[in-house]
Amino acid sequence: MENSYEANAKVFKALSDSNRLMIIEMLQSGERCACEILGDLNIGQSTLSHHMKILCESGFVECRREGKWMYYSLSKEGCEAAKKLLDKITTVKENNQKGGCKYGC
Amino acid sequence: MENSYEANAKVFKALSDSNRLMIIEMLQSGERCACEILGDLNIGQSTLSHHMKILCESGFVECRREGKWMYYSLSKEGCEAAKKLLDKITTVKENNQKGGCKYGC
DNA sequence: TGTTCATATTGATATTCTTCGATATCAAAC
DNA sequence: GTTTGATATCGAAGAATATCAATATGAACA
Repeated sequence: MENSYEANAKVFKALSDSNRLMIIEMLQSGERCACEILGDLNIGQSTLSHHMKILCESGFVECRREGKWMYYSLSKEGCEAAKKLLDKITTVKENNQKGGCKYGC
Repeated sequence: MENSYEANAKVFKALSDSNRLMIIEMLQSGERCACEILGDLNIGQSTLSHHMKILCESGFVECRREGKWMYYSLSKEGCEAAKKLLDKITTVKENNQKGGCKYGC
């Protein structure tokens, strides 16, 4: 089974590729169909499909089929969840017992 | 030269490994020395050094040398910057001209 | 100065990821 | 039903990453 660290890592891994960041940026101005995204990026069709799958599975993006076309948009919930996650993992806890290192340093 | 997409991708790439997420979690409760982190993870010393380098270079972690020991802690500024970045790239823009796809779909 | 100990770097290997071309699926239109 | 067009999946190649063992560096201390 996958632990929570791996699951969280997967969320950020979705953002760790420049092509996927470009796709997300395109979606900031609204829903886009796959062919339009493909036209703006310098990648092949199967590569785009792969990236869209990662973005959808990580929750950042939602997809909708309309006939033979696929439309993609940013998921408000998914993006919020990622922000909450980032906030959670980077918050310094206050009751912070400096206890000293058990290895003596 | 590296474009901003690559630079941003690098930030999230730092969070895309479960060992690094575990390290960050340890640092949430305060500064830790390398040997202590090493004792809690199931990785070799050179591997830890590699991960710490990535965490420091991405801005999430600050380091401080004290004699032969290295101490690591979460960087408030670095974490804030990452949160701002995530917020920026996932915000849906309002003046959102749905214009229709130029490819006819 | 030489030894010891903690950490960093190097070089090698296994794994994972990105990308592509080819093919499969799926929906519309004929 | 067959064809056409859009997207998904498959299989392979190359690049990037995680990891380790070995070695180098750097700091304290004898």
